[in-house]
Amino acid sequence: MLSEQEIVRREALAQIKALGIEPYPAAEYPVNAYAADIKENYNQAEEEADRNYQDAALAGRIMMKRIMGKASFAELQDSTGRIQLYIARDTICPDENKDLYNKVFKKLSDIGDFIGIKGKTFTTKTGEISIKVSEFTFLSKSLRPLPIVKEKDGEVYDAVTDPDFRYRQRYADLVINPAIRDTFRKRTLIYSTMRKYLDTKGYLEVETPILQPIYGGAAARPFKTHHNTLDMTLYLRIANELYLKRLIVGGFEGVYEFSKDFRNEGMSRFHNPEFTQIELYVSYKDYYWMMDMTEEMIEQVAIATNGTTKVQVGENVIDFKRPWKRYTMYEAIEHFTGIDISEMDEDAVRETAKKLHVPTDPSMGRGKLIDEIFGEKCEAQLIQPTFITDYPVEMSPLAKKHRDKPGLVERFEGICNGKEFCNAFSELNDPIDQRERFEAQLELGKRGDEEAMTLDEDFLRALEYGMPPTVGIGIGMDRLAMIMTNSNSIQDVLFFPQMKPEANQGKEEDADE
RNA sequence: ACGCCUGUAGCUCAGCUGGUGGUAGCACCUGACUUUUAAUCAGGGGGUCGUGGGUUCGAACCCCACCGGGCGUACCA
Repeated sequence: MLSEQEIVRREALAQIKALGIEPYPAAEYPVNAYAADIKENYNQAEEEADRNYQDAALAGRIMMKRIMGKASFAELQDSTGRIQLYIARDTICPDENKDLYNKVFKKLSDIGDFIGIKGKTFTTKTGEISIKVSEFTFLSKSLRPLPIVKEKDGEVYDAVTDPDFRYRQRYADLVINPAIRDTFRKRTLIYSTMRKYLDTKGYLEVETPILQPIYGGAAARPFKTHHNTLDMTLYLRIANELYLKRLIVGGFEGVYEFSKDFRNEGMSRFHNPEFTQIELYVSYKDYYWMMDMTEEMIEQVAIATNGTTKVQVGENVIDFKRPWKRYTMYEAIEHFTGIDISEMDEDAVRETAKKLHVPTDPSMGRGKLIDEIFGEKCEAQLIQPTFITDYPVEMSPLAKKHRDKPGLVERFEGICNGKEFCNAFSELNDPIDQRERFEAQLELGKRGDEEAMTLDEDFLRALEYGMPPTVGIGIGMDRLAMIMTNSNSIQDVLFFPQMKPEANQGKEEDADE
């Protein structure tokens, strides 16, 4: 069923065609100016001829019409912003035939239509820089009405806030809430800042398989698929760690990849089934070096996206200025609970967890219990960027044992705004130790841990050829983007977040036929 | 997955203790208007009150189930 407004627009389309006007022309429209540039640079002085925009040609959507008889105003929204158009009947229709104004503009053009206009820039008597239109061309007729958002003095009226609408119809959201484009521009700026930083250091951006016969590199449940020709099960990667390490074995000194990873787990405002990490591996370095590098790189990201190291996130101002705080995991737990668990055995840690009202279950080993205590009692309180170091070995089957703290690995996580956003370690490169760790994981799997890692023989073969000492890091790009853009939900930093299927999609499609 | 909140026109929202769905604003249609800017003025159309049951003389409102959405919790990045 078409709404009244949709029927009206289809009728307008038919009338446009009946007037011999092509509503979807093929030819290039020669744009020579943009709304934001004109507003910023317009200068009517004679000697500023290059900045007076007297032959401006713009293209964009009509976003507002104010019809006033023989002259009207409209707002044109292009990729840079909006500018007011002044459309006088006798200017666009110098001859006897006033159809272009009376019919085409006043009746047949709608909010949302793409048009091209040519005209002279001037300032109205109320001081608004506007274009006096001399030519008006349909570029694309819009058949579906956009919700209209109005604004005055910075206050927005009738803003479309329905998240369902915004996420499902992001294309419309971007049109009517153009401020969100900034969020996505910033997201891209985060990528380009990091890419520039890493390229300058000489590291190689690479691509590795998304379809993997054995998923590894993290603890998570995968999406499973099937390749017909090879008749084999393939998994969508949950991480790319093991492939990047193979490239370190192959002799690259530094490799990185912005990688879409896939985890078949719950969704929340911090989780989307597909998400992006950057993983970076550098040989001959250790996790101390990586902490320094991470601070420097993320500080640059903050400055690039916010102009300063200080970023407003919710109610907090987070300062990414180096150096960040560093706690070992034991120190962090002692700091927030007053209890030193570093010397405790598994039973004592379990008792401590119970005393702190941290939920436990019998399958948890000492490492998992410590991780739970940290997650419950410490993580949410770490607002400013902080490195937590030296994790229990049980939790980190790919990390190198600590050079002088038994039972721990050389690992750190970066925490910010109460959430982990990166995870790094001095990589385990002892192939015999690595095999034992994988075997321990297999044991955990037998005990019912669905996220236990599987044993990857090919990866072990690579390690046996020899991998240099290497440090690696994974940074959650979506989480980083949330922080840098002050977004409360991962859905706000993904153009097309995963959604449940639309309830009446089938019906709608039938109606469209 | 569980708990709490929520669903009224294309959008934003009123709707009292259950008594005929709102003269609501924007959008849309008709008309007026050559410097307006949330344009204004006069008129008009538009609804399966998320869906299906139940209670009741009577349900947008109360009850149940289902379907969307939000926020927490859990798993995790």
